[in-house]
Amino acid sequence: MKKGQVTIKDIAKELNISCSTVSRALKDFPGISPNTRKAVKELADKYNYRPNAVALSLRNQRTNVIGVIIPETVHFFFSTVISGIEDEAMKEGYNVMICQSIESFEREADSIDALMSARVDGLLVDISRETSDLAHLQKVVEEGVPMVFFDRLVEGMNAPSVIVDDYQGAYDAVEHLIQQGCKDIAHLAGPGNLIIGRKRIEGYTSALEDNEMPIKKDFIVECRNGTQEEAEQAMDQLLASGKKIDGVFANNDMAALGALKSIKKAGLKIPEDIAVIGYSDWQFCSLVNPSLSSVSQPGYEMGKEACKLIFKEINKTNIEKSTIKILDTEVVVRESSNKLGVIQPLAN
Amino acid sequence: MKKGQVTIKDIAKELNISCSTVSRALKDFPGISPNTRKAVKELADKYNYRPNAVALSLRNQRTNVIGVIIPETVHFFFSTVISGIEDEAMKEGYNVMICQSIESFEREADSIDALMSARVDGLLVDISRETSDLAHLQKVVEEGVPMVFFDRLVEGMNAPSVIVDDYQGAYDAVEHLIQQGCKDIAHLAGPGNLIIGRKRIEGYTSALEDNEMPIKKDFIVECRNGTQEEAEQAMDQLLASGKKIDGVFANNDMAALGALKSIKKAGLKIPEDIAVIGYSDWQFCSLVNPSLSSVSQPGYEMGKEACKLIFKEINKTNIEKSTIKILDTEVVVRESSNKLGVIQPLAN
DNA sequence: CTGAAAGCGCTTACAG
DNA sequence: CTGAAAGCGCTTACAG
Repeated sequence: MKKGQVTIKDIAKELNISCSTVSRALKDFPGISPNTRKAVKELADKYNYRPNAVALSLRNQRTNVIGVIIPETVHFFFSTVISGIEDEAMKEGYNVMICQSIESFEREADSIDALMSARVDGLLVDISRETSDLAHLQKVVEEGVPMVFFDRLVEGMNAPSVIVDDYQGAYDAVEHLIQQGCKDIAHLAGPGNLIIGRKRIEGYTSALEDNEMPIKKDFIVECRNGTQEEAEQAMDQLLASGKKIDGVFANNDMAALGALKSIKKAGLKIPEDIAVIGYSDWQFCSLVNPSLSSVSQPGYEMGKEACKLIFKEINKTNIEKSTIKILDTEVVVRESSNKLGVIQPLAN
Repeated sequence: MKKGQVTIKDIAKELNISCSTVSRALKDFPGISPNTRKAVKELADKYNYRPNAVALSLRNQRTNVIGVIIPETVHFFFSTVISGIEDEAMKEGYNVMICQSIESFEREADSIDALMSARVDGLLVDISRETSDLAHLQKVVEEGVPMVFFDRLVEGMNAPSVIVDDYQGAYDAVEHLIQQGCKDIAHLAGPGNLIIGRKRIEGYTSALEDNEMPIKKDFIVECRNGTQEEAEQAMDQLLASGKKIDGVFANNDMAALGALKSIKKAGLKIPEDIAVIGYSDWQFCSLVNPSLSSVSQPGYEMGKEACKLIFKEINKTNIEKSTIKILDTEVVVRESSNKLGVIQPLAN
């Protein structure tokens, strides 16, 4: 027996019939004698025949592979997205090719090229932070390859997106603090140049307005790099300023953790004196002390939805290119904001 | 202009020359007139020609894709491995196809089939927990497709592996506790049926022996499912038993966290009364209070090494099939075991 | 310097 | 019921 995987040709030769017949027998085509069919199938089984997907791709002009561009696989949120993509793709008989941009424009462009060369049937992209020139993506659209953006919204590109409702997530978080009885809520905000950061500030502001609570500019503190230390310092200053504060909504979980530290250091009780809620719902939220309330983002679902959209595109289902699918966030209440002691179903 | 990506044929037609010439011009073959070369390249550029990797794969009998089977992408350790694989593969001009087995034998077998159908040049596999029948992997070997195991050792298979030295990791952790002055060290062990769990028990035992410390059977407590709660209870019992304990080596970080809780509950100080060290070095280790010492596993490096091994196999470099590459772990000292107050370089 | 032909593995319209 | 031929996109030995 020759090495390597067996082909239709090998089977045809051994059985002294043509490739066409083998191909048809394998696919249970009508008009194949039961005997040949049986002989072919037995041999295919014996030699463990597997159709060569490469040859099929070339012939069908369709690879059944979708390409994914993502900043990093090691971040929890991204890995849940990938998981959702994998599951949905597998269900549809698709394979997935993943490239990490590690937030580099150059690497993103290279990856797009590699994936286009591989003739993926569609592209799912979470654009890198560094990317502002969109030419490489524009080409994808021009060449008619289906593309869907996820996570980070890209403007001015003729392709659908699936994103998370950052405004609503922030709104809900603040609304939750208010329901718990907080009156003076500070916001540790993200850098002002990112859309998501601005959306969350808007959500914070709207929630206060809707509850007829004053918006104080000095209660919104920008944390540029989102580290724990930075947030801890920011919180230290807020507390030292003598302002009355009984709630904190942090733009991310790390910052919330910094706030937790600062508040504990000041000898105040969480959540009794100050309630805290973060954003993203990292895995560690349930492990720290006190456990941290947070706004969870549906990464897995986002992956699935992006995949579903791309399949629609691939199958030419009529789909509005400007579709923006917005997924809901969820407030996960843990000790750090649970003033009322309401029992919360185990959210993990 | 026709839709879809441009082919050599399109360029040939437009220039009224043959495909062969276009192909050669594109590749700077000698014996092509400068004029044709220039014309071809300009057109290729204009139409953004990208070689069709599918056609190339079919012709070259090599896809430049490697397949990866991994239990889950959402676990931090696994995602670092994937990251290592991606980086190394990209460096060599390879793409990566990832399938998650989610610890299911059936899904693993299906994924192997899909990847073999796709004619990946090599397979990197972290076997599922459920897998005991190895027939699907045996076939891969028989069909001559290069395969490398990583993370979990698979016995009786003719393929190289790259794993982590669990014995040494455990040994080092216990040795570290001893150096910090611990005399009575308990071990929250993993389930006895897993090789890694047994290796770590051996490491624990050897370290004690080499330091002429007694090995007490009742200081080794099995934690079946490795949850925080389970470990907390186990630790509660150990403390309640009145045994003198001043150090704990936990088989995993979650268990260590449980131990931390239990010890705090008992009003004992960490690390002064009891020092604690975990295993795996999850991201949360530096975030909990006190921050948790742990044994870090080189996931990224493991991915790179596995990739390097598979490339050697693919390129038929002489490589011993029984190669087992063993990677070193590292003890990362944080507050939970730092009795001597030695300053530790920031490890992250 | 350039082209026609064959082949990678598969499918399918066409012919018998 | 079965086979020969063409074609997916590319490369390369062979011929000129």
